[in-house]
Amino acid sequence: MSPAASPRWKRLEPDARREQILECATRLFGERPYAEVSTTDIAREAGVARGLLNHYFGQKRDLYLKVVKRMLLMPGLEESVTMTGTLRERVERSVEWYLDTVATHGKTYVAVTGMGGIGSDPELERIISEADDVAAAKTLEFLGLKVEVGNDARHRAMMRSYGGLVKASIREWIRGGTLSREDTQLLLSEALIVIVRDVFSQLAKQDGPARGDTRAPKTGPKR
Amino acid sequence: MSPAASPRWKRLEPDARREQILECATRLFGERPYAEVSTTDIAREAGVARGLLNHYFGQKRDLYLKVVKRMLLMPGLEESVTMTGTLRERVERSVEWYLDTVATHGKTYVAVTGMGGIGSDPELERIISEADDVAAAKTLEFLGLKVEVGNDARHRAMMRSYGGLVKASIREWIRGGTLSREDTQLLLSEALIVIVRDVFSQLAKQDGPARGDTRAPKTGPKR
DNA sequence: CTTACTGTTGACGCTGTGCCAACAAGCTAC
DNA sequence: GTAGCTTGTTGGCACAGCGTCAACAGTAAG
Repeated sequence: MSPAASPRWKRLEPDARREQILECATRLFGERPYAEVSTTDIAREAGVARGLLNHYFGQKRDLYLKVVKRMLLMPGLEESVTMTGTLRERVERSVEWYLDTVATHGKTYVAVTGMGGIGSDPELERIISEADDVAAAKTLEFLGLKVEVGNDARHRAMMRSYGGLVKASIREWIRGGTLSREDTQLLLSEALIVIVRDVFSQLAKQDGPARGDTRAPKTGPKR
Repeated sequence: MSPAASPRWKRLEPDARREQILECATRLFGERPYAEVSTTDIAREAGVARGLLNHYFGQKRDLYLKVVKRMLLMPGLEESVTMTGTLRERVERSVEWYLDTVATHGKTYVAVTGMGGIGSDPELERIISEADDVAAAKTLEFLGLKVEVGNDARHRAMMRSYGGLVKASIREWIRGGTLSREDTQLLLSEALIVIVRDVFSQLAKQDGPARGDTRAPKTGPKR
């Protein structure tokens, strides 16, 4: 018969294989916590040898970071939302848009943003923080609050903090259903308004006095 | 000389030993992420055989959960804070108190509350969620907002969401120092005020209309 | 068909964890 | 003091998961 009856495995372009593995990994990491997903599981799911994961992604942790990175790349805020009207209107529109995009990602978004999965990993935090930062900057820009460059760093820090409220309330909404979508939207809108309207202005006012000894404590009592 | 020259190890009461191990584990888990802390490390730190950890706490995960539980048991809010004065005064006092207690715990608190450490573990989430719930209920009670029992569930859900803002801003303060303590206090106070004053009232108003089809989406597109 | 390139495999070694039988610290009875 | 007993503690075994790497095989070019 034919000499090469049937190849035991198929040879793919690196990009295609990488993509396929990434897809399987994304699905599994969405279903179970990080530690519960073994590289063997991912390899089996992709119909591939375990060693290939290391070949393409290095460590298991790196693969996970790739998954998170991709998950946090959300469609841009700038398009599809008009930035006209009062502050309240703009705020409500942007919150609404954000909830829409999150709704499409569903539980996977919650699983990734929530307890991350890998633990308090510096690299992972950097990625998430970076994504939060981008979201914060975009929100500020969208709301037309990018003028006072002097306070920009603190403004963004506060917007990242606001991101914590966003994630937590979304978790209440998606997971337990303890908040309806309207509740979530109301909460997020009001909070965002008060931040950009009241907090930012008070920030500018208090900017004069010394801020030297208001730093964070070191690390708490040693024992 | 004395027949029993020097015992190679000391025999402790189970509670004492448990306490000692828990203390060492708490310190280590505060310094490094969960996966980076081996049970061997903890055992060495406590000057104890590794097997003893399993004897007292079962799995490594269980030990970690114990650590988290203890970390989240903070001194009661009720004492040491008087609940008189205007809403703003009460809010500012409670926020201040909370920041004080967190400051003593420092980085360990952040490490534990932040990305948990273990990954999206159901048990861990239950613990954290429970602690958040207690904090939320206490805050509501302290602010004298425990009257409308009809909305109590939603109020608490919103207070848990507020907890997300609290943690995120505290992280900005403790970790990067991107927010000063004053900034954090300002942000948290204003947000809390607007929630209990404005959001809750709007919640009561919208309570009439049907809220049936405002549930969370299922789980997003399958692939 | 032959050859070379490289995507892919499978096995090896290492680390970390859970388990458990043996050991010994220290109290009690004599 | 010493023999005996209780039980806190140890150390080694077995196993699972991960990273590495040399060898293998599909596949396109000559």
